[in-house]
Amino acid sequence: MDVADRLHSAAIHLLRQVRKQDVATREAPARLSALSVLVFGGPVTLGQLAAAEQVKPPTMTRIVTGLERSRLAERVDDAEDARRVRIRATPKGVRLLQKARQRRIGNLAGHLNLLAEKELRVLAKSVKILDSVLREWK
Amino acid sequence: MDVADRLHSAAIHLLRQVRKQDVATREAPARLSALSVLVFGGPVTLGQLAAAEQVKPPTMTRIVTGLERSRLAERVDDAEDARRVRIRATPKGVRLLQKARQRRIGNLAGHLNLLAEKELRVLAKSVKILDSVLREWK
DNA sequence: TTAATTAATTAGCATAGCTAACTATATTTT
DNA sequence: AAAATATAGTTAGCTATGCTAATTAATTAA
Repeated sequence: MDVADRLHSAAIHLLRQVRKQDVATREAPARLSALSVLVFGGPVTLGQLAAAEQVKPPTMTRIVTGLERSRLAERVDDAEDARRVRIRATPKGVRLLQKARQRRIGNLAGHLNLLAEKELRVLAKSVKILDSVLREWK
Repeated sequence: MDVADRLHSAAIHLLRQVRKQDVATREAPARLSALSVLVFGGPVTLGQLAAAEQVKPPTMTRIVTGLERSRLAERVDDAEDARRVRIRATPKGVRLLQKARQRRIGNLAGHLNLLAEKELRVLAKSVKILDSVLREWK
Protein backbone atom coordinates (compact mmCIF):
# COMPACT_ATOMS: atom_id res chain seq x y z
CA MET A 1 0.00 0.00 0.00
CA ASP A 2 2.79 2.39 0.83
CA VAL A 3 4.58 1.80 -2.47
CA ALA A 4 1.28 2.09 -4.36
CA ASP A 5 0.52 5.37 -2.64
CA ARG A 6 3.86 6.95 -3.38
CA LEU A 7 4.07 5.58 -6.90
CA HIS A 8 0.63 7.03 -7.60
CA SER A 9 1.65 10.41 -6.25
CA ALA A 10 4.95 10.40 -8.14
CA ALA A 11 3.20 9.59 -11.41
CA ILE A 12 0.76 12.47 -10.92
CA HIS A 13 3.46 15.01 -10.19
CA LEU A 14 5.76 13.77 -12.90
CA LEU A 15 3.11 14.11 -15.60
CA ARG A 16 2.02 17.45 -14.27
CA GLN A 17 5.55 18.77 -14.76
CA VAL A 18 6.09 17.19 -18.13
CA ARG A 19 2.77 18.40 -19.50
CA LYS A 20 3.87 21.99 -19.06
CA GLN A 21 5.92 21.63 -22.23
CA ASP A 22 2.77 21.10 -24.28
CA VAL A 23 1.64 24.72 -24.22
CA ALA A 24 4.25 25.30 -26.94
CA THR A 25 2.18 23.22 -29.37
CA ARG A 26 -0.92 25.44 -29.11
CA GLU A 27 -3.00 22.27 -29.30
CA ALA A 28 -5.39 21.08 -26.59
CA PRO A 29 -4.45 18.04 -24.44
CA ALA A 30 -7.15 15.67 -25.73
CA ARG A 31 -6.09 16.36 -29.31
CA LEU A 32 -2.42 15.79 -28.64
CA SER A 33 -3.20 12.56 -26.85
CA ALA A 34 -5.38 11.24 -29.67
CA LEU A 35 -2.82 12.32 -32.24
CA SER A 36 -0.19 10.37 -30.36
CA VAL A 37 -2.24 7.19 -30.76
CA LEU A 38 -2.55 7.88 -34.49
CA VAL A 39 1.14 8.59 -34.98
CA PHE A 40 2.43 5.61 -33.02
CA GLY A 41 -0.41 3.19 -33.68
CA GLY A 42 -1.13 3.77 -37.33
CA PRO A 43 -4.57 4.53 -38.87
CA VAL A 44 -7.46 3.26 -36.78
CA THR A 45 -11.24 3.58 -36.88
CA LEU A 46 -12.91 6.28 -34.88
CA GLY A 47 -14.33 3.73 -32.49
CA GLN A 48 -10.95 2.16 -31.84
CA LEU A 49 -9.49 5.59 -31.23
CA ALA A 50 -12.27 6.40 -28.78
CA ALA A 51 -11.64 3.12 -26.95
CA ALA A 52 -7.89 3.74 -26.85
CA GLU A 53 -8.47 7.16 -25.34
CA GLN A 54 -11.20 5.87 -23.05
CA VAL A 55 -13.82 8.30 -24.25
CA LYS A 56 -17.19 7.78 -25.91
CA PRO A 57 -17.58 7.97 -29.70
CA PRO A 58 -19.32 11.36 -29.75
CA THR A 59 -16.41 12.86 -27.85
CA MET A 60 -13.92 11.40 -30.31
CA THR A 61 -15.97 12.67 -33.24
CA ARG A 62 -15.33 16.20 -32.05
CA ILE A 63 -11.68 15.68 -31.19
CA VAL A 64 -11.08 14.32 -34.69
CA THR A 65 -13.01 17.22 -36.21
CA GLY A 66 -10.70 19.57 -34.34
CA LEU A 67 -7.62 17.70 -35.55
CA GLU A 68 -8.93 17.88 -39.10
CA ARG A 69 -9.49 21.60 -38.89
CA SER A 70 -5.84 22.00 -37.86
CA ARG A 71 -4.82 19.66 -40.69
CA LEU A 72 -3.15 17.29 -38.21
CA ALA A 73 -5.30 14.26 -39.10
CA GLU A 74 -7.81 13.23 -41.73
CA ARG A 75 -10.80 10.94 -42.17
CA VAL A 76 -10.45 8.18 -44.76
CA ASP A 77 -13.29 5.97 -46.02
CA ASP A 78 -13.00 2.31 -45.08
CA ALA A 79 -13.03 0.06 -48.14
CA GLU A 80 -14.43 -2.97 -46.33
CA ASP A 81 -17.19 -1.37 -44.27
CA ALA A 82 -18.80 1.87 -45.35
CA ARG A 83 -20.02 2.60 -41.83
CA ARG A 84 -16.47 2.89 -40.58
CA VAL A 85 -14.21 5.91 -40.78
CA ARG A 86 -10.47 5.48 -40.54
CA ILE A 87 -8.45 8.28 -39.02
CA ARG A 88 -4.86 8.90 -39.88
CA ALA A 89 -2.28 11.51 -38.98
CA THR A 90 -1.13 13.87 -41.73
CA PRO A 91 2.59 14.54 -42.24
CA LYS A 92 2.04 17.84 -40.47
CA GLY A 93 0.44 15.94 -37.57
CA VAL A 94 3.37 13.55 -37.39
CA ARG A 95 5.86 16.42 -37.33
CA LEU A 96 3.94 18.34 -34.67
CA LEU A 97 3.61 15.31 -32.44
CA GLN A 98 7.23 14.35 -32.74
CA LYS A 99 8.26 17.83 -31.70
CA ALA A 100 5.86 17.80 -28.76
CA ARG A 101 7.14 14.41 -27.70
CA GLN A 102 10.71 15.59 -28.09
CA ARG A 103 10.01 18.48 -25.75
CA ARG A 104 8.36 16.26 -23.14
CA ILE A 105 10.90 13.48 -23.17
CA GLY A 106 13.85 15.84 -23.54
CA ASN A 107 12.71 17.81 -20.56
CA LEU A 108 12.30 14.71 -18.42
CA ALA A 109 15.60 13.28 -19.62
CA GLY A 110 17.30 16.52 -18.63
CA HIS A 111 16.16 16.01 -15.08
CA LEU A 112 17.00 12.32 -14.99
CA ASN A 113 20.44 13.29 -16.18
CA LEU A 114 21.20 14.72 -12.75
CA LEU A 115 20.90 11.27 -11.23
CA ALA A 116 23.78 8.95 -10.46
CA GLU A 117 24.44 6.15 -12.91
CA LYS A 118 23.31 3.66 -10.31
CA GLU A 119 20.02 5.41 -9.67
CA LEU A 120 19.26 5.52 -13.36
CA ARG A 121 19.75 1.77 -13.54
CA VAL A 122 17.26 1.26 -10.73
CA LEU A 123 14.80 3.46 -12.59
CA ALA A 124 15.31 1.50 -15.80
CA LYS A 125 14.61 -1.72 -13.95
CA SER A 126 11.45 -0.26 -12.43
CA VAL A 127 10.12 0.78 -15.79
CA LYS A 128 10.36 -2.81 -16.95
CA ILE A 129 8.56 -3.98 -13.83
CA LEU A 130 5.85 -1.38 -14.34
CA ASP A 131 5.43 -2.44 -17.94
CA SER A 132 4.81 -5.99 -16.82
CA VAL A 133 2.24 -4.81 -14.27
CA LEU A 134 0.46 -2.74 -16.93
CA ARG A 135 0.41 -5.64 -19.38
CA GLU A 136 -1.46 -7.79 -16.85
CA TRP A 137 -3.94 -5.08 -16.01
CA LYS A 138 -7.46 -5.14 -17.38
CA MET B 1 16.33 9.36 -23.23
CA ASP B 2 15.18 5.77 -23.36
CA VAL B 3 14.42 5.64 -19.65
CA ALA B 4 12.66 9.02 -19.87
CA ASP B 5 10.54 7.80 -22.75
CA ARG B 6 9.44 4.62 -21.10
CA LEU B 7 8.95 6.21 -17.69
CA HIS B 8 6.74 8.82 -19.32
CA SER B 9 4.69 6.19 -21.08
CA ALA B 10 4.38 4.04 -17.96
CA ALA B 11 3.17 7.01 -15.91
CA ILE B 12 0.51 7.81 -18.50
CA HIS B 13 -0.83 4.28 -18.67
CA LEU B 14 -0.68 3.75 -14.94
CA LEU B 15 -2.74 6.85 -14.18
CA ARG B 16 -5.16 6.02 -16.97
CA GLN B 17 -5.89 2.68 -15.32
CA VAL B 18 -6.07 4.01 -11.81
CA ARG B 19 -8.38 6.87 -12.72
CA LYS B 20 -11.05 4.42 -13.83
CA GLN B 21 -11.90 3.90 -10.17
CA ASP B 22 -12.99 7.51 -9.86
CA VAL B 23 -16.27 7.12 -11.72
CA ALA B 24 -17.62 5.63 -8.48
CA THR B 25 -17.37 9.04 -6.80
CA ARG B 26 -19.64 10.79 -9.30
CA GLU B 27 -17.39 13.84 -9.02
CA ALA B 28 -15.43 15.36 -11.91
CA PRO B 29 -11.63 14.94 -12.07
CA ALA B 30 -10.70 18.58 -11.52
CA ARG B 31 -12.84 18.68 -8.39
CA LEU B 32 -11.40 15.49 -6.97
CA SER B 33 -7.90 16.74 -7.63
CA ALA B 34 -8.50 20.09 -5.96
CA LEU B 35 -10.23 18.38 -3.05
CA SER B 36 -7.21 16.20 -2.60
CA VAL B 37 -5.01 19.28 -2.14
CA LEU B 38 -7.47 20.59 0.44
CA VAL B 39 -7.67 17.34 2.37
CA PHE B 40 -3.95 16.66 2.47
CA GLY B 41 -2.67 20.24 2.47
CA GLY B 42 -5.06 21.92 4.87
CA PRO B 43 -7.05 25.12 4.18
CA VAL B 44 -5.43 27.33 1.54
CA THR B 45 -6.39 30.49 -0.29
CA LEU B 46 -8.07 30.22 -3.65
CA GLY B 47 -4.95 31.55 -5.34
CA GLN B 48 -2.71 28.98 -3.68
CA LEU B 49 -5.10 26.24 -4.68
CA ALA B 50 -5.09 27.46 -8.28
CA ALA B 51 -1.28 27.50 -8.29
CA ALA B 52 -1.12 24.01 -6.78
CA GLU B 53 -3.44 22.71 -9.48
CA GLN B 54 -1.71 24.75 -12.16
CA VAL B 55 -4.83 26.49 -13.31
CA LYS B 56 -5.71 30.20 -13.41
CA PRO B 57 -7.76 31.78 -10.61
CA PRO B 58 -11.00 32.06 -12.64
CA THR B 59 -10.89 28.34 -13.29
CA MET B 60 -10.40 27.60 -9.61
CA THR B 61 -13.25 29.92 -8.67
CA ARG B 62 -15.59 27.66 -10.59
CA ILE B 63 -14.12 24.41 -9.34
CA VAL B 64 -14.55 25.63 -5.77
CA THR B 65 -18.10 26.75 -6.52
CA GLY B 66 -18.80 23.22 -7.74
CA LEU B 67 -17.26 21.69 -4.62
CA GLU B 68 -19.37 24.01 -2.47
CA ARG B 69 -22.55 23.02 -4.24
CA SER B 70 -21.77 19.38 -3.46
CA ARG B 71 -20.97 20.36 0.15
CA LEU B 72 -17.46 18.93 -0.19
CA ALA B 73 -15.64 22.21 0.54
CA GLU B 74 -16.46 25.67 1.82
CA ARG B 75 -15.21 29.24 1.55
CA VAL B 76 -14.01 30.86 4.77
CA ASP B 77 -13.20 34.56 5.20
CA ASP B 78 -9.56 35.33 5.85
CA ALA B 79 -9.11 37.24 9.09
CA GLU B 80 -5.87 38.95 8.06
CA ASP B 81 -6.72 40.01 4.50
CA ALA B 82 -10.30 40.53 3.44
CA ARG B 83 -9.44 40.11 -0.23
CA ARG B 84 -8.49 36.51 0.34
CA VAL B 85 -10.80 33.53 0.55
CA ARG B 86 -9.68 30.41 2.31
CA ILE B 87 -11.00 27.10 1.09
CA ARG B 88 -11.34 24.09 3.29
CA ALA B 89 -12.71 20.59 2.88
CA THR B 90 -15.87 19.72 4.80
CA PRO B 91 -16.06 16.46 6.79
CA LYS B 92 -18.13 15.09 3.91
CA GLY B 93 -15.37 16.14 1.49
CA VAL B 94 -12.73 14.45 3.60
CA ARG B 95 -14.73 11.25 3.74
CA LEU B 96 -15.41 11.22 0.00
CA LEU B 97 -11.80 11.85 -0.88
CA GLN B 98 -10.50 9.20 1.46
CA LYS B 99 -12.80 6.66 -0.10
CA ALA B 100 -11.77 7.70 -3.62
CA ARG B 101 -8.13 7.48 -2.65
CA GLN B 102 -8.70 4.13 -1.03
CA ARG B 103 -10.17 2.81 -4.26
CA ARG B 104 -7.31 4.15 -6.37
CA ILE B 105 -4.48 3.05 -4.14
CA GLY B 106 -6.14 -0.22 -3.23
CA ASN B 107 -6.58 -1.07 -6.87
CA LEU B 108 -2.97 -0.28 -7.68
CA ALA B 109 -1.74 -2.12 -4.62
CA GLY B 110 -3.71 -5.15 -5.72
CA HIS B 111 -1.75 -5.25 -8.93
CA LEU B 112 1.61 -4.59 -7.30
CA ASN B 113 0.83 -7.47 -5.01
CA LEU B 114 1.40 -9.87 -7.88
CA LEU B 115 5.06 -8.83 -8.02
CA ALA B 116 7.92 -10.67 -6.41
CA GLU B 117 9.24 -9.29 -3.15
CA LYS B 118 12.43 -8.30 -4.89
CA GLU B 119 10.66 -6.38 -7.64
CA LEU B 120 8.62 -4.48 -5.09
CA ARG B 121 11.81 -3.40 -3.39
CA VAL B 122 13.18 -2.06 -6.67
CA LEU B 123 9.95 -0.16 -7.17
CA ALA B 124 10.15 1.27 -3.66
CA LYS B 125 13.67 2.46 -4.35
CA SER B 126 12.59 4.06 -7.60
CA VAL B 127 9.82 5.99 -5.95
CA LYS B 128 12.38 7.55 -3.63
CA ILE B 129 14.57 8.45 -6.57
CA LEU B 130 11.61 9.96 -8.42
CA ASP B 131 10.68 11.97 -5.36
CA SER B 132 14.16 13.47 -5.33
CA VAL B 133 13.91 14.32 -9.02
CA LEU B 134 10.53 15.98 -8.47
CA ARG B 135 11.81 17.98 -5.51
CA GLU B 136 14.51 19.55 -7.70
CA TRP B 137 12.09 20.32 -10.49
CA LYS B 138 10.65 23.78 -10.91
C1' DT C 1 -4.58 60.62 0.25
C1' DT C 2 -4.00 59.41 -4.00
C1' DA C 3 -1.81 55.82 -6.87
C1' DA C 4 -0.43 51.27 -7.65
C1' DT C 5 -0.85 46.41 -6.54
C1' DT C 6 -3.09 42.23 -5.30
C1' DA C 7 -7.09 38.64 -4.68
C1' DA C 8 -10.98 37.06 -6.32
C1' DT C 9 -14.98 37.18 -9.37
C1' DT C 10 -17.65 37.90 -13.68
C1' DA C 11 -18.24 37.60 -18.64
C1' DG C 12 -17.48 35.42 -22.72
C1' DC C 13 -15.07 32.09 -25.59
C1' DA C 14 -13.20 27.20 -26.95
C1' DT C 15 -12.57 22.44 -25.71
C1' DA C 16 -13.97 18.09 -23.80
C1' DG C 17 -16.82 14.90 -21.39
C1' DC C 18 -21.54 12.66 -21.22
C1' DT C 19 -26.45 10.51 -22.80
C1' DA C 20 -30.14 10.17 -26.04
C1' DA C 21 -31.71 10.21 -30.52
C1' DC C 22 -30.76 9.73 -35.46
C1' DT C 23 -28.71 8.05 -40.10
C1' DA C 24 -26.60 4.81 -42.79
C1' DT C 25 -24.68 0.43 -43.49
C1' DA C 26 -24.14 -4.71 -42.32
C1' DT C 27 -25.77 -8.91 -40.56
C1' DT C 28 -29.22 -12.25 -39.03
C1' DT C 29 -33.73 -14.25 -39.05
C1' DT C 30 -37.72 -15.71 -40.99
C1' DA D 1 -35.60 -11.84 -50.43
C1' DA D 2 -37.67 -9.02 -46.93
C1' DA D 3 -37.85 -7.72 -42.43
C1' DA D 4 -35.70 -7.30 -38.11
C1' DT D 5 -31.61 -6.49 -35.52
C1' DA D 6 -27.10 -4.83 -34.71
C1' DT D 7 -23.20 -1.75 -35.41
C1' DA D 8 -20.45 2.76 -36.62
C1' DG D 9 -20.57 7.27 -36.57
C1' DT D 10 -22.82 11.83 -36.16
C1' DT D 11 -25.89 15.40 -34.26
C1' DA D 12 -28.10 17.82 -30.47
C1' DG D 13 -28.02 19.44 -26.06
C1' DC D 14 -26.28 19.36 -21.37
C1' DT D 15 -22.31 20.10 -17.78
C1' DA D 16 -17.55 20.90 -16.68
C1' DT D 17 -12.96 22.87 -17.36
C1' DG D 18 -9.55 25.65 -19.41
C1' DC D 19 -8.31 30.48 -21.04
C1' DT D 20 -8.01 36.03 -21.36
C1' DA D 21 -9.90 40.53 -20.44
C1' DA D 22 -12.39 43.40 -17.57
C1' DT D 23 -14.34 44.39 -12.92
C1' DT D 24 -14.68 44.91 -7.83
C1' DA D 25 -12.81 45.23 -3.42
C1' DA D 26 -9.04 45.56 -0.26
C1' DT D 27 -4.20 46.45 0.79
C1' DT D 28 0.23 48.69 0.28
C1' DA D 29 3.25 52.34 -1.48
C1' DA D 30 4.24 57.20 -2.93
